[in-house]
Order: sequence, then structure tokens, then C-alpha cells
Amino acid sequence: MNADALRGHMDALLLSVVEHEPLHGYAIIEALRERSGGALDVPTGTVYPALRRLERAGLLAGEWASDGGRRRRTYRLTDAGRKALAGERSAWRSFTTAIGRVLDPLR
Amino acid sequence: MNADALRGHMDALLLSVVEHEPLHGYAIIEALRERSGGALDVPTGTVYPALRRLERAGLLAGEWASDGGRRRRTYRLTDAGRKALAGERSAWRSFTTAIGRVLDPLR
DNA sequence: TGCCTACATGTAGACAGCCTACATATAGAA
DNA sequence: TTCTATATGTAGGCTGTCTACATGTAGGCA
Repeated sequence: MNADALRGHMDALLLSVVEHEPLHGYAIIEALRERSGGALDVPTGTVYPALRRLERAGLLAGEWASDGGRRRRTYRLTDAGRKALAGERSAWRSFTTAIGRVLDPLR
Repeated sequence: MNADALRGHMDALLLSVVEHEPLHGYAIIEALRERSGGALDVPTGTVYPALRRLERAGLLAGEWASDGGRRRRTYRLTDAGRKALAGERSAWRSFTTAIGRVLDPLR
């Protein structure tokens, strides 16, 4: 998976993966890998800053928790995040339609 | 159309649009707009440098021509470009499948 | 005890490519 | 003459993803 291809789609992925259950960063990375069938293996240096960015933007709400001695920051979708996710899904459909038409004009 | 979303997919678009007929930059921009149903309106500051980049990479071959007093640089797909385009199409399918699975896990 | 792996978060700096804004020039219509 | 469409190109900015590094806990195993 080319890194540049992810540009501009990371937000949608992150919001989507915490849609139904709050998750912490490490679990988000695993969820992305599993749900994509192994195609997405996003490095920590991408995910953690992106989560903070989405939190600053008010789309995610983060909270510290601890499991034994391990600290975790768990993120849940805010109402604004839920709206943003709907917009991202819509944008994704428009995007794939537009690119698809250029790459496969016969279909 | 968000600018970042195009990242890493521009090459596929440009190669695809000159697949069956050589075109010059300005015509490529129009072709992208038409074939995408108006969704793609790529600025000249994106296209011209990208075409030069693809030419340097050996995927496109450019040639100057003139229509009256107007100079045009017409690009055609090279053999390497044709192979690259096949790879880009394959990568696009993998990409959309992976992202799609994350965004719509039920389907 | 020491070592390794998995779990867990984070930062600094590099890199690449798309963008805005600007510059230049011809052709043709109003 | 002025405006729009045609046509190409550069300079510099922006930003998000990446690599590489730093830190620490938990638990298994020899």
C-alpha cells in the first residue's frame, strides 16, 4: 500500500473504526489491519498524531485509562465526529466514482 | 474534491487519459473533467509538473507540436507507461477494496 | 536473573506531491 | 481594444504520512 494513497483518507478510516466502540491507538491499528484484510498496516507515527489532530478538531474525544500498569488513551466518536464520518463516507463514494470513471471509462 | 484525496492517484489518472490517444496538457485537464463528470478540476500547477515527472520516469513521451502560433506538448504512453498503468489499475482496486472494507464492514 | 516479545504511546525531522498565485503568449470574438 | 479561451510553466507554501528513535510495562521462558 503506497503511503501517499492514504492521504486524505486517514480521517475517514480512524473515525470509522471507532464508530461502534471506543478504542485506544494500538487497538485502532490492529482493527485497521484486520478490517482491511491485512492491506492496511499503518505505523504508529501516523496514527498517534492523527488521533490527536482529530481530537483537537473535536471529532474524537480521548480519555486516559489504565489496564494494570499500562496507560491507554481511549477515543470515542463525538457528535461532530459522527457527522464528519457521514461526510467522509459520502466523499469517499464521490471520490471512487470520479476516479473509477477515468480509469475504467467503459464501465 | 479534497486536494489530499488525489495524492498518489494522479499518476494513474494521467496515464489512463492518454492511453488510447496522445493529448497535450490542456486537453488532459479537460479530459479529466469530462470523464469524471465534472468532479475533477485539476489545476495547471498540478498537471504540468506531474506530466514532466512522468516523462522523466519514462512513462510518458512528450513532443512539441504547434497548431498555428500555439505551442503544445503532446504526451503519449510509452511501453513502460502501459505496464505502469496496469499496475496502477490493480493498485487502485486493492486500495478501494481495503478502504471500503473499513468504511463499510458489513458489505 | 536476564532476555525477548507483545503491548502502548509519543516526538522529531524528512519527504513528496498537490496547491495557490503568478508570469507569459497566441487566437478569435465582441 | 478588450475580453475570453487556449496553452505552458515556475516559485514557494502547506500538510500529512513516513522513518527512526525514545520510553515504559507485562509476561513468558531459559
